[in-house]
Amino acid sequence: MSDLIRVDVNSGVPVFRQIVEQLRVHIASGRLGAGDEIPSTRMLSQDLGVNPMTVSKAFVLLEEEGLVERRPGLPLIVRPRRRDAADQDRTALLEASLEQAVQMARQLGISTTQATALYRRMLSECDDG
Amino acid sequence: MSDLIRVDVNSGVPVFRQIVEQLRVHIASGRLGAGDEIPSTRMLSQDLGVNPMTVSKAFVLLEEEGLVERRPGLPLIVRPRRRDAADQDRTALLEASLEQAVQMARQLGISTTQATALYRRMLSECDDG
DNA sequence: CGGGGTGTATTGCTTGACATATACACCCCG
DNA sequence: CGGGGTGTATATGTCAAGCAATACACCCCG
Repeated sequence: MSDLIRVDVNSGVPVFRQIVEQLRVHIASGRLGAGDEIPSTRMLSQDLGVNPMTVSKAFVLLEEEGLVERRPGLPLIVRPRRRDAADQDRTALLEASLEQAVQMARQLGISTTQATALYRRMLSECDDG
Repeated sequence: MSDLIRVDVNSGVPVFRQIVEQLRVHIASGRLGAGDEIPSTRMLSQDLGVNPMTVSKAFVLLEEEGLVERRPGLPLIVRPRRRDAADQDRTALLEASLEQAVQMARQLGISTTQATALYRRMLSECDDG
């Protein structure tokens, strides 16, 4: 339905961690805004074909990060976030994602110019498709 | 010694996979050239503090990729590689490394310009440090 | 207050990937 | 041919992930 989350059981990455990471991105991007309700554990577990407890485990981690609010008996909601903090989150996420690409370019001896050009090209191509 | 490989047992990524990935990069970058002998399983396992079989498993995978040659009773050697193929490998490795950063920028709604600028800055800063 | 919704603690169990320990086959070289 | 090097097949151990079932606490709403 919501198509909010997709998990790959065979990716080697634990499912609960995939859920955490994807929700984290959705919150940072604004697709999930303050006060929005997150689909229930039973809903998600059915959609994804995993155990409800697996989803719950992801929720606990998100709450420890301060991104969502757990209220007994009620669905999880996204916590409000200051504009500047949200911007920092977005940058931090992209930075983390680029970190390994930086080291890779260095180890391969690829110049900053070439690496940057490749990244820009990939971003552009992604627009079309 | 060789400082060719470093593994982090607590990274969550399987050790044998870390070895494969790092050797793959070293071969693509030219740090390991055609005919070069790869440190023995016992050497590497001692350096890294892991089991020889863990190293061996990495070797098998590299052989399946066609990057090294296994010879019974003899050390592994790097297989010769055509120049253009090597160049393709380097680009492919960097592309694979950038792939997730592309999707991340898209999902976060960060523009191509901004994302590219961030990558360039990170690459530059890496030069100093 | 009762029914149906929410999230979760608990327990036990299965599974599979990962790492390990042991033993073996092979090669080179003196 | 024998010792010390190579890689590795086989079996064993181990641990986190996931599944399942149960039970609980809470909330909303009629």
